Amino acid sequence: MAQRKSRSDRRIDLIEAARRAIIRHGIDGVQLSHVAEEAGLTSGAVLYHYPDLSELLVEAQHAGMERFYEQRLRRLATLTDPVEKLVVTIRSGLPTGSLDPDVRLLNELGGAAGRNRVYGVLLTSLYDRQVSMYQAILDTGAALGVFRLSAGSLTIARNLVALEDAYGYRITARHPVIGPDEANELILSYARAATGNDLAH
Amino acid sequence: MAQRKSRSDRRIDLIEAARRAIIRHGIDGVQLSHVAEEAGLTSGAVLYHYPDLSELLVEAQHAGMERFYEQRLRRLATLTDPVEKLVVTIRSGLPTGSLDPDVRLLNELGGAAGRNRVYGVLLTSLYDRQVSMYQAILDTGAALGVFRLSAGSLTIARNLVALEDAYGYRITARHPVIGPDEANELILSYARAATGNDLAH
DNA sequence: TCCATTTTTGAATTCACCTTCAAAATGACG
DNA sequence: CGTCATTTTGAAGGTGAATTCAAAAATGGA
Repeated sequence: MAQRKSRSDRRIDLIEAARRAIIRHGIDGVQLSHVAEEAGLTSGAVLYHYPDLSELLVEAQHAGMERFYEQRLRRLATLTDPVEKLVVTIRSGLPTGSLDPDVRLLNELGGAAGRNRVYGVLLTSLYDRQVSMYQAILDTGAALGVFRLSAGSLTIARNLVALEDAYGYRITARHPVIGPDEANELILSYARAATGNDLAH
Repeated sequence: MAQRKSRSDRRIDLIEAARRAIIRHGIDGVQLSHVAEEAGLTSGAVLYHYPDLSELLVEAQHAGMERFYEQRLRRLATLTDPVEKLVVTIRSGLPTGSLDPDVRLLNELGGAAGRNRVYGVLLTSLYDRQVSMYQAILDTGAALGVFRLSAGSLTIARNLVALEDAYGYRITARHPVIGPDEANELILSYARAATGNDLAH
């Protein structure tokens, strides 16, 4: 029998297992048995903790999103220079490669968000928070006179997050030319035009 | 019995039915019976024409993509002024609303493209062709002295398509603030900065 | 150590979908 | 109008996954 664990530990395990299963089989293709296999348990054990698979999937998506966002915030908190903040934040929004699990998980939501309200709300809320994050960086830089914004900070922030999202899709779809470095440079090109700063540091 | 049709007519029907079924149930959630229902046939009849459902799904995605792209090209062909071309093309890349079937279909590919090579190739080729489309507009405008590009036309074109993609996701996910008009304005903001033209016509 | 409780298993059942196929319906063509 | 090839149906069979549940195993506490 699989090692027994406390209720909360097991739920965390299952959320992780569900995350991997979603990446492997797609949000509409995951099966109870996939999650069980990833967790090293039987289907019955999964069902004992989550009688409804769809609830587990939502929790897994939610946890993945929060982790992604928190990671970016933590990275950001170590910096003070607005230029450096902007450069580092752009990079941290891109997948490390075509297999990056965090971005692959988020990408699974793209289509489902149009069909499923819960996923739509989750994805929208992540987008808005990332926009706020960029907006704070832009406003700070503008206040310090480092940035001369070509448009409102909200507009620029929305576009920056949008570009990250889109290149995340391109990279996980294995575009033969656009990888993490190329995407980074493309977004920086916009960021330079929008901030009037050459963003070298 | 459902009206009998010629082989090629029926295949076109089935591709349309599959398109609707994908939008309704997701690319990984579609079932033979969903397609049959959309087509007004039984599962057996669908199988008679497409013994392998996944082939039909690929054809449906392919057809949807081609239609989307051809539509944009046709719209573009009616214009000569680079400014107008750019403005109209940006608009034609956005969904008309959160239910826009063409964009919802494309969005279904986002996640699957990371798992399925065929879908990855399809999506990548659409992206590249749209980039070329924009690049031609930008190069023409620059040659005529109407645009003063802030970066290489390839860079700007890639970013424009990326922005369209991303806002397509936001809109179909029913972002409470970002609708077609707002997204259009956001992309125009970038296009103005990138072309040095206020894009009023 | 033993007991009570919680967790997990594994087998049985049910359900839903895919697949196959014989028979029926349809339409083209002589 | 009759024949024939094509298309469609509908039922039967097979497969695999979800669900249920009694029994077994693991754990913590007395």
